[in-house]
Amino acid sequence: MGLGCHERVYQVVERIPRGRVATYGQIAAMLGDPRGARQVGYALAALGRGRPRPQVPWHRVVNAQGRANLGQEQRMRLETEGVVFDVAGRADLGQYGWDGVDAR
DNA sequence: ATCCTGACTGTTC
DNA sequence: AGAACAGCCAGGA
Repeated sequence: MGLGCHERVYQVVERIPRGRVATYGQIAAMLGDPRGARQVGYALAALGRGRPRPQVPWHRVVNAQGRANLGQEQRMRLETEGVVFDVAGRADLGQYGWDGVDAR
């Protein structure tokens, strides 16, 4: 993953359908780097560090446990799209998890 | 080139 | 179920 790895991450995230979520590790795997989950998070972190990319639905990216650790805004946005969180604050990946295909 | 940091993850207490 | 640990790798200083 050399230069431009951020762009590749953004392109995958942009493909996540509305109302679904994907995990960092899942996205990394799609990019061909099963161990690049952290880099995916790093790439998305760059968004809020001075990289305007309003088109990228960063809120649809959650951790491997279906938890939205980025504050209330992420959770609110997801709930607006129909994603339901359980009492533990986790989304059911089996139901809302994106399998990489636009149509389920 | 080297060191430090971090929107992660799986394993193990 | 929750917390600590250790790999992981790309950027920035």
